[in-house]
Amino acid sequence: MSGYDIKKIVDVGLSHFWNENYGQIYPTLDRLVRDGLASKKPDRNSGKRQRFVYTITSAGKKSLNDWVKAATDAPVVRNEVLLKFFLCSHASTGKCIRLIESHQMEQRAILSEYQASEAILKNAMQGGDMGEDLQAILTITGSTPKQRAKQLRAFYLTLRHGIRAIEGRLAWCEEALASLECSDTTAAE
Amino acid sequence: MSGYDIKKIVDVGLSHFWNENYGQIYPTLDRLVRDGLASKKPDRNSGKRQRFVYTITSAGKKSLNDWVKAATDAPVVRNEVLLKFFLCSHASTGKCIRLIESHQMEQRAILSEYQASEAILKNAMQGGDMGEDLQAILTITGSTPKQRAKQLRAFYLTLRHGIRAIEGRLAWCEEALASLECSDTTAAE
DNA sequence: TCAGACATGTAAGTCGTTACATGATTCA
DNA sequence: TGAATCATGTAACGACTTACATGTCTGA
Repeated sequence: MSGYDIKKIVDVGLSHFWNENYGQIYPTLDRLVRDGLASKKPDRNSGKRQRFVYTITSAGKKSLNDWVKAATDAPVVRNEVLLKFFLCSHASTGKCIRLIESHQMEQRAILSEYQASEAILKNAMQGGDMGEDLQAILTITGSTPKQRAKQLRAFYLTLRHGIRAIEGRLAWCEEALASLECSDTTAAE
Repeated sequence: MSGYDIKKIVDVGLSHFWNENYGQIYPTLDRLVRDGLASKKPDRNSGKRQRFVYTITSAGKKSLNDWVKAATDAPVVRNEVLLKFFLCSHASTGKCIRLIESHQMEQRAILSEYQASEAILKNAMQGGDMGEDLQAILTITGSTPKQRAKQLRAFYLTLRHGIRAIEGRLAWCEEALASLECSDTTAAE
């Protein structure tokens, strides 16, 4: 596919666990071609602006396979909300509570969005109508019905991961608020 | 406290949600001093190598407070395991299953560690004995018993956040494995 | 005709990690 | 005496973001 296609798929379908920008994508695709892991072909489709379609080579497939099999190094966790919470805790309990409540509201909003996407995906998996965005990215990738079914499940399961993560955060908010509220709340500002 | 102290607290107490390295810490402390948000004082304690103790200024407190109150921008999520999973899904179901099982084992191992820390913290919060590491970092910071209790709770609650996150991931592993195993597993390699 | 999607790319700058360099003290 | 801990810092590199630059086609 093209660099533009990659960006679109990531933005529309994988945004809950990945992101990319053109400043990374195009130089990386160039590098892959230089290293013989992908090939670049011009593809002038129906009078549109010239685009370049990249195809994985057999060396690229091997490399991809090696990467998948290799151990995944532990992600660098940096949770700014928790850092704020930690740095607040020595001071005012009230500040901590407000911090968590605000975080809770944000997480609830994101959960709603994810649940809406989940409903669309569930429907699509049962052969129902899918939204325009989903339709568009499925058109870019898999062609056979079986491949499409696999892709839909992959989108669905990664989304479920995002939902589980948010549910965990919301459960923590409840727990933390309960713990903070049963301590002295007299500390001012 | 000193740059070294900061590193120690982050490594020992906040490693489940934050990390810092000296390459960031020392230049940042310098910048804070230049900006008038902290002051630097030499502190030669008991013949040890010269160390520098940094103290927050009133301008620094204001700045810190502003930062805490400001909206926290959504963290950039990049989950390599999910990316591998997604890129595998179009190919072999077996590969996906192995990927998740390996992830599951790692998460279980981390959960055990966190639960061990949780037990120590719970014990310490009830006035019991705390480990050497915890003792050491509590010595660096809070002095009054009330402040220590607050700090212990902060360590405990942020750890609970980490535990909730891992539990969520493990629940997802179960769910994903169930979904993958009930599909055709005949796909080779 | 004008906004918005399609499409590719570069440049500058920030952020973060790793490795290096240095040197004192303590304890086995 | 030699490893571990205490302690501070720099340099080089790599990853990532943001803003910019350019231009086409489509549909309201």
